[in-house]
Amino acid sequence: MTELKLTLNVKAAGATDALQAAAVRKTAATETLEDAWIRILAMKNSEPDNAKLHAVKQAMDNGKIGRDPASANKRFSKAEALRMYSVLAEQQREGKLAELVANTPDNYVLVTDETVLYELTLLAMKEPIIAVDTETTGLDVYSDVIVGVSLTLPTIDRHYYIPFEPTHDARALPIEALELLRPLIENESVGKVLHNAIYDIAMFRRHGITLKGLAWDTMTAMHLLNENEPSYKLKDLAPVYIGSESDTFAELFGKDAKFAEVPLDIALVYAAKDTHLTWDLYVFQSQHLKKMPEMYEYYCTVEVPLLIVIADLESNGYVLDLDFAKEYGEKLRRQAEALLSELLAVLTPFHEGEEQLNINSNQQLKPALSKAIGKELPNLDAKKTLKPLKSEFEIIAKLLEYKKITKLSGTYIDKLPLKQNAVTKRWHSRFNPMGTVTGRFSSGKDEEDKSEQGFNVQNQPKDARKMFVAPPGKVIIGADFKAQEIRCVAHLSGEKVLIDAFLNERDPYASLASDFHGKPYEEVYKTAEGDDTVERKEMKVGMLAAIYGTSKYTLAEQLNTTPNEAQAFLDRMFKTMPQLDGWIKETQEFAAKYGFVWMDGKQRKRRLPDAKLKAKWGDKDTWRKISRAKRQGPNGRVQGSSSIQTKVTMIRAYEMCQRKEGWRLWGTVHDELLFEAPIDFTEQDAQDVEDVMTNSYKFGDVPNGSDLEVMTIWGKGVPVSKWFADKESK
DNA sequence: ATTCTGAGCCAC
DNA sequence: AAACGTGGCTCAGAAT
Repeated sequence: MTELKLTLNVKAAGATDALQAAAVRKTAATETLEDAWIRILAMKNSEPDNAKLHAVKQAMDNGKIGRDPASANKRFSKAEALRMYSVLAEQQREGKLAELVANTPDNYVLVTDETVLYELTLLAMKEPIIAVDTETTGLDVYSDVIVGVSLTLPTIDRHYYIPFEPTHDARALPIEALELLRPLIENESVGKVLHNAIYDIAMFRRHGITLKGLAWDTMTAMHLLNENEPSYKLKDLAPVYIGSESDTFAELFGKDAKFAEVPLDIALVYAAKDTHLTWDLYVFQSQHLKKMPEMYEYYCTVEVPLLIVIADLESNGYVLDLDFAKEYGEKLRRQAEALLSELLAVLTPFHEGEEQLNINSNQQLKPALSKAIGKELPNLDAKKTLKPLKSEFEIIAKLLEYKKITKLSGTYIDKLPLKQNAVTKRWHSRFNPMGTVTGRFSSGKDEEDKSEQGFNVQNQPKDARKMFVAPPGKVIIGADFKAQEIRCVAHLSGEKVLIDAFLNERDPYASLASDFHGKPYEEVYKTAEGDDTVERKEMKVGMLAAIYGTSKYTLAEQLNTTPNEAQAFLDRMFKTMPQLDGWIKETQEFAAKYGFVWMDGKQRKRRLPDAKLKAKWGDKDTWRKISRAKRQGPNGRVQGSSSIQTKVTMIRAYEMCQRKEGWRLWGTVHDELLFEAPIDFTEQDAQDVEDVMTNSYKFGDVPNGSDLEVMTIWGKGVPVSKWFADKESK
């Protein structure tokens, strides 16, 4: 498969120019079908389009499908080929469905009788571990409902599908019969294996059933086994890892089909196969993961229980102050309008073209602005290009202000209010624990349904956070890990200078800057006015550069100096931290040798195959890949190990919330956990939060630190000490 | 109308 | 041997 694709791509790349010229010369009458195919396949086609085009070509070659006579006199186009794919897919779909039903395995069982279902649950409860899946009316876990449940009972090798009432078939059981499954789903001692468990947990929750005994999620486990996998859909993984091909729901039933409308004989084969595949994938995955005992242990004790925590966090959701959002949004709109008319007044004379200048189009703005200031701009990057020109040209200052405002209202203030859930009246985001290659959470989109865009909680700007408020009678408590990544790298590298700073409870940047400049600690920590000193700032930038693998050129820009000076600074900085320096080099050498790096305690891997590449002289492309992989090595270890700390701490925090009345986990933003707590929480409660933050996961001997903030509006907090002091004085 | 991509920018 | 690691969302523009 891969080889075929490569050959075609190579051919396409080399032949493109000649082909384009040929295509222009040729008329519709002279281009043969074969030539048309070469031309179409040489286009920049998306991966799905490419697959469709090849399917059509093959079907045409085999005489299974032909051109519509109505368009036979026109030049054969990609559009026509794709239209033919729809016809082909429809032809094949009917054949496939008939074949599926005819070949229903004997051990796939449709359950349409309550007594049989009851007996099935008794049988299932004898199993130590089963596979579970739900079919639903749609993908919104707050408004859609279950239409069927699949179960795989491995010891007897049977796979069941139980359709419920929304299903358009009289044989489906009444939805009340879902209750018969409760004792099984809620039974802690029957392990459950699912693919994308968060989804099914939420669906069962819709029906008041709490899934217990979660043992494995084949989707998240796959991320741990290979974070570079192109797709984590069950139907994409199965052929690769368990050699079992099957069609996706859309392929079989069409894009907009509803599972409730699928005939039961087909639904059985499709749904029972889901848990069957899930089970087989689980067997494969657990065998492989067990070969790496630390990873296996990490998966079972952190990533699996974390799914329950996330499902609960997501379902809790957020409360937004809509009045504030409306008022603030209008204020921003007025400001943007005023700025826009000023910008247009200046820039329109420099704009070429019939239409009115669109300020939001960089393609139009760049030439107009360049002419207006009499300087050719390379791009419109706010930080690198525009900001340095801000004081020289008023128009640029106004443009920056305009961009900032329209970004804020266009992405956050105006958009978020539209995403309220109609059923719960709250705002629910998604937290994907395997959303990043390092192990951090991603937030916003659904991994299995990327078309449906949610909202990202983790990149809300400070001004947008003001929309998020604590529910009535509650406060939001934010607890961060103080200098999490620096403590992490201190532990991983064993860097004495850093570890000592933390043991002495000193600010690491100030401590480093003090050594570096030979000045007293207090002098470089804070200025008389309480601001950060230049020495501390510089050291902070330098340390982050070390972790991120920043080049001397970028660092020079950040420190407002020359690349040589920046390099000299880094050299001197590393000289004061020899263990850190050595650790970075060792990590890069390890990556180059093995093609991966370990997170803390071998609990997780970051696979960097490019680090093993060898670049010949002048091969810049390969060199760039190697350089990138080299930067990713140390950074991945730090970011990934830090995320392990955050995840372990989240589980302990969740357990703490379970013990406290009215407490829930509200969110997480990488190095920070947020709680929802009763407004009359006690100092002991605050102490418990701090204990959870600092004691749940240790980076060796490096102590953890945490700052707590109390707020009713996200981002507008007071330190917990001040909260209680204010309370006292009232 | 729908889908995709790149530039740009928000967070840590 | 030039460009900072991990994400997600919006907009414009292009392609179909």
